[in-house]
Amino acid sequence: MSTKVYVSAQEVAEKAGVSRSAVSRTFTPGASVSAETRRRVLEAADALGYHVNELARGLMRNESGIVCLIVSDVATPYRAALLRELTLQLQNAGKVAMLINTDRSDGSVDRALRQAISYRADASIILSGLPDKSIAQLCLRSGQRLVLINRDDDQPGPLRINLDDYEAAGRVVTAFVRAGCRRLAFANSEAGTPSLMARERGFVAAARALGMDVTVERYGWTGYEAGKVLAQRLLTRSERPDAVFCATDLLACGFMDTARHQFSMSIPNQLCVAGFDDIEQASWSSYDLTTFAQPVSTIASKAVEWLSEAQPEAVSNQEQSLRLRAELVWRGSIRGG
Amino acid sequence: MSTKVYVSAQEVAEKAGVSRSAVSRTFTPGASVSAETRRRVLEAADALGYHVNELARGLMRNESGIVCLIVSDVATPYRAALLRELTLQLQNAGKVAMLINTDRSDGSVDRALRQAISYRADASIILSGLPDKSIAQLCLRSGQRLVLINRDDDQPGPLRINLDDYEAAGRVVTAFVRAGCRRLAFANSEAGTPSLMARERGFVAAARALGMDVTVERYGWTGYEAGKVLAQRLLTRSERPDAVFCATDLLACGFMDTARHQFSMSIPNQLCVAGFDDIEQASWSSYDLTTFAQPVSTIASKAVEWLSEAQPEAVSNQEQSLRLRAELVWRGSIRGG
DNA sequence: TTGTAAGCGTTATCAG
DNA sequence: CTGATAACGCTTACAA
Repeated sequence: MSTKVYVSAQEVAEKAGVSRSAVSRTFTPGASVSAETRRRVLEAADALGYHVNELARGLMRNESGIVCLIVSDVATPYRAALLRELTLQLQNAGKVAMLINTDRSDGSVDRALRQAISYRADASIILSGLPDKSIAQLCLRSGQRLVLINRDDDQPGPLRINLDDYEAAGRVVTAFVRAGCRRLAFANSEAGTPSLMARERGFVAAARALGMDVTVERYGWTGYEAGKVLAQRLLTRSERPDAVFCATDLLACGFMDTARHQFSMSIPNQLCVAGFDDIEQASWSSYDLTTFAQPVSTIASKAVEWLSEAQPEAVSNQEQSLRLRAELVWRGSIRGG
Repeated sequence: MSTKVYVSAQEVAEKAGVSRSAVSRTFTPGASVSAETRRRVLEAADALGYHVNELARGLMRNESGIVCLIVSDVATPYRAALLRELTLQLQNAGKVAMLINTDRSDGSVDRALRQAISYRADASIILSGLPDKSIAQLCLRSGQRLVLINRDDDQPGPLRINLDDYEAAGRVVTAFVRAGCRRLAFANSEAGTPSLMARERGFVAAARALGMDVTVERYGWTGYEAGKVLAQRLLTRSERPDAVFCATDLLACGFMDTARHQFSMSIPNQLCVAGFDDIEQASWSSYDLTTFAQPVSTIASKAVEWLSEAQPEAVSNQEQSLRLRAELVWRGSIRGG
């Protein structure tokens, strides 16, 4: 029988010659134990290889320390970066991340939240998709905190963290115009998420305000391949755009590659390009893309901070919404800088 | 008091007019409940928003359903891809992934494993770093399964999944020679992990076998920036290499960008390049990189499969090691194809 | 098939 | 500061 399973506080207590409460207190921050008892407990625990059973602790405290990260497209650069930041900061806050991938099948956000409930997660952070109202309410009623990142949703209760997509998009128009561009285009995916659409609307509106028209093209999913197709479509038009704002850096990469290798266009001389997200590849010298930085670190810290706050009731009644500014990172894909 | 917390099996039992064991059995696959009882329980559970408490269940069954993923550099393309595959397949197997980021601070793999023990994880999959023998043994003794992916380690117990790095590297030499290259170089990071070093050794050995020498350069961490520096160093030598094998795609991307933009070299005409990992960017037309594909899907399925196997004792005694073949993906960065 | 009762490993309460 | 004792929500013999 190799499966001796785990050692319990009971065993540690016996070995240390104290009660099991003493053991418990030794591992509870801020409990009162004499230095001597503590020492003996710690010694016995170490010798036996004891580790507090967080399952049992969570059961008692009704607080598991688990935070669910609900996300699709984990392998995508922006998502992965956000994930890294979140796990790191959660760990710093003494929490542990449970990762739920919602790639396949729809309605899986709801399944993910049920999972979160089952594991009595202290909170769930949703990076993709949107939960059904009823299940979200169930989470909140159960005392679980909810954070929505870049998902527009109006139900009260969750903390919503969003960017100023609309305004940011407007700033690109200014940059393009300053670079002397006149024929603007917007390359979007068909995903139609609120942030993507806000960027489109903001860009179009700002251009209109300056009396300019925008050619809008939408295709596929928000990735490199879609960017190639979008370039194909936009650059074969009778009037080629001389500036294109891609809703996403990944789209921009695909777009630039096609513009250069297939249409032999020079960037930024013949075509100015801007993106959004500031993924790592945007800084690679093949792209050197001017783009908006997602403040991933701030997003993560705001989320974790809010989760760690004490006041549960006070908070849940007022509207909790954070609007973060996306900073433009100037690189070489727009003339002038 | 908004925190009504969670609804328990007790409450469901009362509402359904049955015992709490009946409720338990209804949610235990393969337990004997009459259709009628089941119906009433399910109805009550649904009305109340009941979800089995996995913490309590795990406590009883001594099986939490949690699998820890211990990983650093999560945002890196290859790691992120592996992560996606693992979470997906774990979920399919009815497990849930707990993500532990070991980016900061050393010895954090050990901390991560302690975490895994605390949450009574059924298994831990280690993608980065190596655990201390003693803590690894503690995991195994506690009945926790351990999987090491691409980490060479010889302690018995864990399942080790590795690639044929050494042999694969040899195949690159053949490809380079066939392309007419004569001055071979190997660009490595200073990380010195077993897989990285195996690629280096395999490449050098295969070249030697053909009577060729290899210029080896090592620098920094396994990322894009290091690739740039390596190019800087290798391409300013008196005798420029005409073929370089980069230990990693990320290194290769940095290398290619510098070779082209700073040294105005044409790939593959003046310089052939190969990489390893087959990250998404390798297929982007700016790189079009010939590289070895990490069989992430196979890695994940082998790992999950092994975790889900029944026989715990039989397995833990015999050497468990899997050697997977890295397939060469031919693209345009080597002449000839 | 069903209910009763005994745990699982903790923490919290309350005397001492 | 310490040690009993009662929960926490669940599963699982065991008996009915």
